[in-house]
Amino acid sequence: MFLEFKKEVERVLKEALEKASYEYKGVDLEESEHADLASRIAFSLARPYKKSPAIIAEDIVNHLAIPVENTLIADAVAVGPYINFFVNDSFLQKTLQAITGEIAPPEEKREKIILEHTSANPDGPLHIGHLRNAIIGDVLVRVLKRAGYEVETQYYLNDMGRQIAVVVWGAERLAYDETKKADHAVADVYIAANRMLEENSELLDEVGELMRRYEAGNEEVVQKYEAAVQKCLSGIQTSFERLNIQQVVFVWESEFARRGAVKEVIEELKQKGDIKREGAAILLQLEGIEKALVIQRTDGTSLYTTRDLAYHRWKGKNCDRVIDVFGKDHELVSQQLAKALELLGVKSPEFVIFAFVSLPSGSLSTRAGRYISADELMEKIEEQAYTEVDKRRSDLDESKKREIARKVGIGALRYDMVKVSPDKHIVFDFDDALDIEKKGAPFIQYSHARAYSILRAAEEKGYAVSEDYNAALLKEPSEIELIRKLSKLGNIIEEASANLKVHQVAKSARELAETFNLFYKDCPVLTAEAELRKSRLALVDCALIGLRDVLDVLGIEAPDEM
RNA sequence: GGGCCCGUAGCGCAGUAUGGAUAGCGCGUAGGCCUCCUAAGCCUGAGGUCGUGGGUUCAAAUCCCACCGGGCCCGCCA
Repeated sequence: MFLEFKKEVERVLKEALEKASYEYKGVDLEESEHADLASRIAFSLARPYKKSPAIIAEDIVNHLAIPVENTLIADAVAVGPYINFFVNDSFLQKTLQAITGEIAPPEEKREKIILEHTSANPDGPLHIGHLRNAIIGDVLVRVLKRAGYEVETQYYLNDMGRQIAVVVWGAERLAYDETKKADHAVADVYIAANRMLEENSELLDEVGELMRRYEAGNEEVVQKYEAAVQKCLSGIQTSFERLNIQQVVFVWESEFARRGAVKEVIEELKQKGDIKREGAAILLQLEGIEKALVIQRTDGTSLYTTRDLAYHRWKGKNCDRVIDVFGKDHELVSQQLAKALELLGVKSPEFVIFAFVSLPSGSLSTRAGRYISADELMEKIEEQAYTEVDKRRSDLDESKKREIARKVGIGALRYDMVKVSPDKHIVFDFDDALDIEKKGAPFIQYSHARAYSILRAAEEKGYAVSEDYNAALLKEPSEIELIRKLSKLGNIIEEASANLKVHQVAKSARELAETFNLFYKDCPVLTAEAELRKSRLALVDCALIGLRDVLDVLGIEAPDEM
């Protein structure tokens, strides 16, 4: 509803500006603590018209014609240089009526987007760095879908790199520990194999031999590669499910190699690009990037970046927008990718780059075994959540407590990852991550549980939520504030999808919960007089829907009690 | 050395795209609130040279320049 209000304010303001004969560029509207919407336009008119901003603001307000009926605006006043607009009762009423299910049901279909996230190498379990990628990506997918886009989520599976050769080589000497989760068993072998190779460098030839046989299409080797990748992948999928990551399509890198797409890309770049040769190696000089990009090795084999190029060319041809969620370490690669795609005449991706997650002891490395796995973290955080639930709700049975602990634990983890701007480098501290009592997600989930409990109690007393209520009775500041916040949910999705900034959604979710808590404290529902009770019940119902929905955008489950 | 990013209260952050109303929030800290729908809540304090120095502007955390501190990256790894 807020968007409609904003549009009307814009229209009315423009009419007034014309009537008062001001020439203007924009109407300069902002959300404000002093009003529902405020305009700063008087500042920019002050210089050309040689009058003080306050006088201009006053003048504009005098020319304002707020419609008498069928309007969302209650009033507009000049406060110094600012013009403050306020919503009316019908705005509040319409906001509540409009909340029936999901945020801003997308009326028109927008473009198709292929969004890539995580794409971790299948040489071990997801670690906390991948977690940041996966969760930012997943929330972005949810936001874009709500904004009306058709989104396909892809995970690019690097199934032909050197690290898979090392896993295959290692698996021939060391057995997988079948008692372990598959991806962890793969990591054990990978780490042990790397150690053996470090200690005994002549063994490296054997890995090289494996790689040559793979490239040559040796069936036995190809099959071993696939088996290793598949094994690891099954473990990663399990982690995704536990994390509540929405469905992703795994795209196998080797597909593109087999289809000949990589060769096509090299040929095309040779024709269109600024090519340098060093022996059999082929280098591509890209405009504005100092370092040339190697697109073919001296031994004639392809590189990751070239294969990635083939993949991106395919993506670009199969959708309207390509979005990649990449780590900061891939920033240069992403620029090269974009330039090379430009050469190929394919649309370039939009990048969401997030800064690194490191441990107090330094950077993460799967190869060195220096990482904290997503599974370990989920395990511990759910356990921590369980002790918190148990502390408060010893009345609940075991399975219920476990269920709440799972929702709270995973929720806290997801919120933690998404609440910070992707630009910020994170030093992961285990104790801090586990300190979920005061964390964002449980706070929001708790508000939801409180709303639910009011409705549950109301039902027991025979007070049904009905459409038949008088919104005009909701006059308490905390009631109005809650409705205002609810009215902005659609706007929040719209902005987050336009900016590809998911941490703003996390912040808004928290603010909505905060506002609900104030209402909860100030406005008794069940003991209120009958008509007011009906209105408040309707408001609680709307808040419940809003809270659940905004949590869902964050991929966080909403417990009915906690 | 070069490119990109970060620097805001003891700690962790929002605000910077589009400069404007007393710079917000969480944790921690000092204190207060459960005869009343769940206290994982609410309220009141203390705590700030917005890294430093210049510049632009009526107005700078926000824009420009330089510097300091930290991170990531810099041709045949992925």
